[in-house]
Amino acid sequence: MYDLKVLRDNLDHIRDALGRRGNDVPWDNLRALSEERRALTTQVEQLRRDLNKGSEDVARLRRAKEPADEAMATMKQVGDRIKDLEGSLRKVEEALSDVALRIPNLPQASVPVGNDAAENVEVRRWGSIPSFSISPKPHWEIGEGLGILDFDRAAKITGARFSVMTGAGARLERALINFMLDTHTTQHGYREVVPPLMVNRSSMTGTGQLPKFEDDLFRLKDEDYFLIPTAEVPVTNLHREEILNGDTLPLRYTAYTPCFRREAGSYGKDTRGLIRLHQFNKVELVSFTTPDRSYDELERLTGHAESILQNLNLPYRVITLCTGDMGFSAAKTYDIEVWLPSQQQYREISSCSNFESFQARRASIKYRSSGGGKDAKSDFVHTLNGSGLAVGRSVVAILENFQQPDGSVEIPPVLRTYMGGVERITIE
RNA sequence: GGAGAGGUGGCCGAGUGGCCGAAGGCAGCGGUUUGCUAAACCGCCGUAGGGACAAAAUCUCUACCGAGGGUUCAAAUCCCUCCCUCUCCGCCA
Repeated sequence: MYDLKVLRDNLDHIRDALGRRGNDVPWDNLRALSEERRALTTQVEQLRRDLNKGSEDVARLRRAKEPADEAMATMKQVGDRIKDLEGSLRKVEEALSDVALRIPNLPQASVPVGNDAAENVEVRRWGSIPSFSISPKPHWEIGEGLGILDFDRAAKITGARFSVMTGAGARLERALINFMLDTHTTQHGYREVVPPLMVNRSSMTGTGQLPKFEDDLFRLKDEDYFLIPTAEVPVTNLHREEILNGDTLPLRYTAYTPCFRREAGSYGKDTRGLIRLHQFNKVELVSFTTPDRSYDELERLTGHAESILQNLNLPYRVITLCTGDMGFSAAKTYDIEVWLPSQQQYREISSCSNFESFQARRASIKYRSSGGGKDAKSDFVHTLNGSGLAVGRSVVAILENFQQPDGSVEIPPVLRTYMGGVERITIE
């Protein structure tokens, strides 16, 4: 979301800077609405001024016991005119904000320009890719072979793109959640949060899912609530419409939540296994910082997510998303991709973004420094978040990377205490 | 779900139709006084949108007393709808 005045004064500049990202923004319409709003606002305010003056006159006349009928009749007309214009103004403002809320964020200067994922830029790699004597199996075969994943029953209970985990599989999922949360809270300084899994329309608008991406969300039938697609939504909205004490920044939160996504438009992609589900677990990292420190924070947060993979000894790489592949709200995004032997490629397991003030403006999240009365002006915070990590995909990576010739799977040492001492998942 | 009571500035709290953007207090900021601390005293102290100015400072207008409508010349105040909080009852993990 942009400041409307900034948007109006820099319309061409913003349109050019967005490039392809702004293709479906009706720029001419936006310009017209913006001008119309200003004209109507000026008119209404002048009439209001007249009305306020006139009403005071009426009050004065009545106190003086003088007739006020004429003044009242005149003001009645002014009032009707205002009501009329305000109706038009309301319509214009609604149309304007609907358009403005659909304009994506501006990419930061360091983001590589590109059209799609092919033009993302690799930043670094970590770990060594495992070699296998026989060709590595995909995780669903491993999981079903071990009796810890059951997609048939998931389809029976609900439908496609759901999973059932049982036994050691369920335990592994829980172990990963606990390991991630413990690491982030005790070593990286995040505060743990258990937020609502359903949120209202304002929260979804605050973080940028609405109004543009309603089709991607699950919505309740009887309440205007949505199932969260990521913990980013409730956790960022913790501080919606708040002015934070600048001395307390950065505020860092971590939350484990299930996430719910319609996955509209991804038919046929990753139809098997745990990669793309309507419901999956994720541990999320969220940070609120001052503008001058937000890019340092992005590096730090990405490093926190990476440390989980390092502890699990899973090979990965970090890429910078190009302008064409970035999400709607982000100014800069690093994706962390883990190696999947069965696919012989890196697949996304975390996405870490700096939203700068984009979400903060939508959600009205500000900060004020306590020192000095004169520079105590409030300003929008910068918000960031990243997966630390997607839990289901972590299970995928563990099953595939640590699979053994006999069909068993070795558990990474850091998880063993969380697994009740189990070192290896074998067929039961 | 039923009955009732409420939602006012960073916080507390007064205000039932007109010089109310809103008393008073607390907190905060600046200053005076003071050997220091404390206290006392004085002043400042919300957000947003227009306009004036090249811009900043500043000036000015408008809006905002949970949200949205309505009545009225005029609404924090009256009416309607919705949201939220609290109390009691019911139900429930």
